[in-house]
Order: sequence, then structure tokens, then C-alpha cells
Amino acid sequence: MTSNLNPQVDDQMLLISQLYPSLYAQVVPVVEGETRPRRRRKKNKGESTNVGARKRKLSAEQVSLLEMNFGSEHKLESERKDRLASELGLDPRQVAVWFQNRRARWKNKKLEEEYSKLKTAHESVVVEKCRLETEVLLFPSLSYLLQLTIQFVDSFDSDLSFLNSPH
Amino acid sequence: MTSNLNPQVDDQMLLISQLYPSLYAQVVPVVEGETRPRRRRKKNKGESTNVGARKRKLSAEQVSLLEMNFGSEHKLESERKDRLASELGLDPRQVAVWFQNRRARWKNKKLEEEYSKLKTAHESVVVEKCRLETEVLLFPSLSYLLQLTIQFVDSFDSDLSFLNSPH
DNA sequence: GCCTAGTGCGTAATAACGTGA
DNA sequence: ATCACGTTATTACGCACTAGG
Repeated sequence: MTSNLNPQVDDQMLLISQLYPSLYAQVVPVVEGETRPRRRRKKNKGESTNVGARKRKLSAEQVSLLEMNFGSEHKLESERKDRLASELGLDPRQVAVWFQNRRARWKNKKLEEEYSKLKTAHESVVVEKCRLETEVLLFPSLSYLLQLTIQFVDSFDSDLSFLNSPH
Repeated sequence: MTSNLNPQVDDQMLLISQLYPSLYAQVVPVVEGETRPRRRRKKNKGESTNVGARKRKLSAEQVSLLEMNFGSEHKLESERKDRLASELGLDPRQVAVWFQNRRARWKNKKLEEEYSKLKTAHESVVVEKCRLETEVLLFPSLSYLLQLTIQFVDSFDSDLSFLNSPH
């Protein structure tokens, strides 16, 4: 059932290592068994974490500028991307990725708020509908009351018929 | 030999270009700076992005087994995690991460379904409400008719008041 | 003109990481 | 430690445009 050890790495790295063995060797020197290097174990509070590489996490400054740009326009033309990248000291690629991810986030957020908006709208409409239903329930009785009244008028009219008759 | 017909080569080059942009960048010099109404052009595989090279893609087999396990239970006890990890040839950490991400995905998917369900429900209720509203529109005229009738009866009654008065 | 390979950018999915409870 | 949640990065498509037959 097993026997496939990390094919996701093996396949790609195999090809690469065949084409560029030297590069492969210098970039991925250690595979150590069947697990890839995973530095990280303890809670390094406020630490740059990770000795190897990985400088994740953009600074608050960078993020705020990105957010401002995102706010004015969700799409990103090459020109703006490059400008932002140089302003932020980031790879244009990173800027593009940030925007892509930001759009995805925005979409999810949008969906969530659309959901709650729709939910409240739905609930109020349901209440309205119930009100109307009870109102409509009164319709037949009102109709019946009208009928009774008309009958009453008719009977009254016939009772007074003597007024006109030469009795 | 397009990227569609031979994705391996394409993907491989993509990966290589991302891992070793320097290798890739020389091929295409950046040409001319000028703004055309259309944005299209620009050849430059940027620098850096050296961080975060190791990546993945689990095999279909691994994913299907993970999915089966997720289907039976969204939570993952240590025991099951370790068993799965050894069956799949993965780091237990990877299995844990996979489950965490899977739960997040599931949540989003759930939200989406709930949204569309709510949406159809909402629409049908709106239709119902409109139907009731037009129905209720008849209510005031009926009510008015009743009122008129009652007034008529009253006036008729007062006209006949002499019958009872000791006039 | 009409392919066809190459390239840039977009989206969707997803892996892995970081933080805080 | 695990989990939820947010974030960064990558994989793998798809589409539009372009240059060279």
C-alpha cells in the first residue's frame, strides 16, 4: 500500500536532477530519508524563525501599501506591479502572488458577507410572508361578514316593504 | 509539443524557472519601455524568490486515501495520523497539515453550498410573498365595500328612526 | 491569411508556514 | 500538542497575444 515515497518531490526532482545534476545537488543537498527538512519545532516568539531560508511574512508597512493599492484597484497591471515591487523592495512575482491571494481572500470575504446579508433579507421576507398569510386568512371571514350584512339589509328592506304597499 | 500536450516539460521548465530564475532570465532581455493601450509583453523572470522552494503535490493515490479518511472523520487523532503517515510514506506533520487545510476547504465549500441553498429558498419565498401581496391588494376594496354597506345600513336605520320615536 | 510554439497573466486549488487560543 | 485561521508560495490550468514559418 505504501512504496510511494514522496512522489510529489521525487518526480520533479528526478527530472531536474537528470537535467541539472549540479544544480540539484547544490540546492537540495539533503533529503534525509523520506522526509524533507522541516525546521521548526519550538515557539520562537518574535523570532525570524528558520535558519535556512524562508523569509515569509511581509512587514506591516508593505502590507498597508499593498492594501491601499488593492483598495483602489483589484487588478494589477505589469507597470503598477513593477513599481510596487521596487517601492516595497519585493520581487514583482511576490507582488503578483500577493494580489492573487488577496483577490481570493476578498472573494471569500465577499461570499461571507453576501451570505449574512442574504440571510437577514431572507428572514425578514419570511416574516413578511407570514404576516401576509395571516392577513389573507382574514379574507374569507371578512367576505362572510360582508355577505351577512348584505343579507341583513335585504331582510330589513323586505320587512319595510309595507311602507310602500297600499296595505 | 505545446504546454498542453506535454505538461511535464512545461511544468518542469516552470519549476526550474522558479527555482533557478537566473538560468532562465538570460534568455529574454527586457526590451523597450513604452506604454501601449494593451499590456502585453515584458519578459523578465525576476530575481530571488529563492525562499520556499520545497513543495509538493501529493499523488492521487495519497489524496484519495486521505479523502477517505477525512470522509469518515474530520478530526485526526495522533494514532490515526501516524498510521496514515506510514501508509502513505509521508511525514506525520504533512498528514496533520493536510487535515487542517482540508477542514478549512470543507468549511468554505460548505459556506458556498449553504449560500446557494439559501438563495433558492429566498427566491421562492419572495415569489410567494409577491403572490400574497397581490392577493391582499383585494382586501382593502372588500373592506371598503363592507364599510359602505354598514354606512348604508346606519343611514337607513336613522331614516326609520321615526318609527320608534314618539314624534 | 493560418498554424504553432512561446510567453505573460489570471484563477483555482492546495501545500506549508505562523500565530494565538 | 492540536486546532482554527490567516498568510505566503506553488502547481496546474486557461486565455489572449505575438512572432516565425
